[in-house]
Amino acid sequence: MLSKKTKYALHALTYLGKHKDEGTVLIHDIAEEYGISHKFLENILLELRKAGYLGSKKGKGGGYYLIKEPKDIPLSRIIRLLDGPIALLPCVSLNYYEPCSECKDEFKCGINKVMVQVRDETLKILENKSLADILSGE
Amino acid sequence: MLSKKTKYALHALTYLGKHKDEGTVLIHDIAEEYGISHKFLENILLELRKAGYLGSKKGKGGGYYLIKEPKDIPLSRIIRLLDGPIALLPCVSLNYYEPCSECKDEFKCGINKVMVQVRDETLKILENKSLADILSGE
DNA sequence: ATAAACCCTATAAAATAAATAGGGTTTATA
DNA sequence: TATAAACCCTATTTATTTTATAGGGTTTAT
Repeated sequence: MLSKKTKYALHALTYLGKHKDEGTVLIHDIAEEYGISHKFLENILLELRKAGYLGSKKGKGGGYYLIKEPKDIPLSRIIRLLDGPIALLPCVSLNYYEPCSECKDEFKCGINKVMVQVRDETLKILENKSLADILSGE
Repeated sequence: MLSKKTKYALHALTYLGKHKDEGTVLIHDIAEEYGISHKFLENILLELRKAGYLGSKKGKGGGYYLIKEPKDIPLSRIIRLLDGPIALLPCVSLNYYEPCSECKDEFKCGINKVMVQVRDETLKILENKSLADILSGE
């Protein structure tokens, strides 16, 4: 399951996508719309901005706005950013690899081999779904 | 990511699959093979037995053994048993459904719609990989 | 009888996720 | 130029979940 952080990030991106022609959007408005803690959401938006998905304007009249096209924001990226690995085991993660301590030889491990396949097929799904798909369903 | 519980369950099932013609297998032997705590593994094997994947024999000379064909043990079942939902959000889980508190109308939620698709495609992958696939990779 | 081995429930420890706190900086505007 | 609005940043606390341990109970071959 996704963490609440990632779920809230998706909600925020959706909201920003729906209001992309209205200039900046306040954290406050997003937080209120979904009943999310203002401060918790603030941290999430900060991460999304640092990762290059959002822009922000400081000071009075400021706020956040999308700086990428919804079609260029795949689920896989958002999940990795906020939740970490998509792979089911550390030993098959492309971005967060770690060996499994109980495994003598990764290349002789049947679990490893199957999980590589699962990872590749799962990734295909998550790379092909983007914020644009979410927006077109609203 | 899978919990260690699920990962250990897969190791145990793999071990039992490899030794299926040798009668019962001791918890101790599996725990030693993978460096897993005996007691932690015991709980896992207990769950697998209660769920109908393993049989056990009590008393001296007892142990565990597979009572299903490896091809009839899909990853999806093991993951659901030990880790819970496969869906990425509670609102799209088939077996562990819960509404999202922040969502006014699930049927108008673009995230929900996309996640239903992700769930179905992911499930297809995990239902089509079984212990047999793991064993053939060892 | 005895020791080996699984059975079962409860609890503790560790790790992670979720939320909160509190002040800092920037900027439009009166 | 004072003010208030709004984002910026780091640290800490709280809650939840995961991982591991504890301790005895029951069954069974020898």
